[in-house]
Amino acid sequence: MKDKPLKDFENLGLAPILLENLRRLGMTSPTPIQAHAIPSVVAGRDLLGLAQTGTGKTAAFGLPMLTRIIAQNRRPEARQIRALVLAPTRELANQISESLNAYAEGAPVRVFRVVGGASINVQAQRLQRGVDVLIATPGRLIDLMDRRAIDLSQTGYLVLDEADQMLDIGFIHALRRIARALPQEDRQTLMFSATMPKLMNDLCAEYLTDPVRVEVAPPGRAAERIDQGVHFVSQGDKAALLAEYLSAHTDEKAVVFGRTKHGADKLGKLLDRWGFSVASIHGNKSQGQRERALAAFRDGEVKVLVATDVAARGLDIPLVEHVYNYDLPNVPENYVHRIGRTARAGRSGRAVAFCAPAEVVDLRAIEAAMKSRIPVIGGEAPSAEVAAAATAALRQSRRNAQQARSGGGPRPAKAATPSGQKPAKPKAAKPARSAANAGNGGGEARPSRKRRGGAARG
DNA sequence: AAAAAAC
Repeated sequence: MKDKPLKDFENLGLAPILLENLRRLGMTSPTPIQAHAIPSVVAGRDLLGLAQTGTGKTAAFGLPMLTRIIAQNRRPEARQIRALVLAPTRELANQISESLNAYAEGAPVRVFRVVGGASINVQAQRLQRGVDVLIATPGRLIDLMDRRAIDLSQTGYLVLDEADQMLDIGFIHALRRIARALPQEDRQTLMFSATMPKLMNDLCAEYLTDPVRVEVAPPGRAAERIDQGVHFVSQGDKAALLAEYLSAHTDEKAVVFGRTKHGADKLGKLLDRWGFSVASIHGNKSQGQRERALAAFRDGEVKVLVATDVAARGLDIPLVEHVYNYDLPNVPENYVHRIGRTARAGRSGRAVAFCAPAEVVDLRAIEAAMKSRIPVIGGEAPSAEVAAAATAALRQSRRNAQQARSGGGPRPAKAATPSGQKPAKPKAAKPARSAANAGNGGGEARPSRKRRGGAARG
């Protein structure tokens, strides 16, 4: 079977109504992961799918699962659901829900999605009537379980998308609780992951029974169609450098990744002031803002999307030409996920990483994880001494910030200062705040083309 | 150390 990939969906054992819908959607031939996964899942096997996003994962689990549910033809009772799909972000859950709804149109299957940021009562009411396929983010699902709005005891299918992200602390506890509420015996479990860290083996052993393993591309390797490069630059010169890159391709779409919510927000506002067509998305924005930003970017209304790692995984946005790693990710695997936002559906793309001296250590970790070097396309790598000093300085400043936060609460009365005012410094040598260093206040000018030189060399 | 996911 593996030597002879199937040319169309006809002989994979899918329900006729799904085949009709696939024709209508213009999906003619299965992708490799679909061709290999669908027959096994239709046959009831557990599955471990190792695949990058954009390889057709959603249809690979969705079509055979819907086929089995249609064939069983059993209505769920109140609050019961028959299949559960878990995703790590709300946007990913939305995307999966839209795809499954399209595949299942006209079929006697009810697909529903529950995520945070929307009324829980409306969702609970809908669950009261029973649901066939539920797509959920872990936080909201736990909330619904606590309210006894959902009954997972008859749920025969569990799908974990982006399972490697479910290993994160905070997710893993939720996942364990959810998995305990499902049947342990008569359950088919499907797991998908782009990377295979060691802990994933434990998760597989815990939840999969004699799984079929389908691997469509070496995990952890960046897609070959992505033209990658790294540009060494001082932290302070990053914004101006980004503006130069963006100005060279103003009619093309770009995703810019930052490390923190605050940083991404600030950068989005700065680019907006500089006249770029930009939207930003991160976890501190309301769900409405997140969805509007994504929609505007998807439609091409805005050309630049500034994001945190909330958008690193799985999101399928057509025609993204550029990915900028404005800050390098601190989880090396996320580099591969981030650059995977470009070069989708057979197209090519370009990924530029900005690397400040303090990030050289992150860069090397990424290269080690990918087992390949990223070509240098600009700037000059700082010496080992400069990089080490910058890394140490950054760690120290983060420790200080951490201390300031934890010490910011109620403090002993001793040495109290008027609120909002800093205690006087021992050496009052700091010059008065001048217009030149007054920060990113208001009428900041677009940076000149000529960058300030040599800041990275220390 | 940060982001995500719940109010």
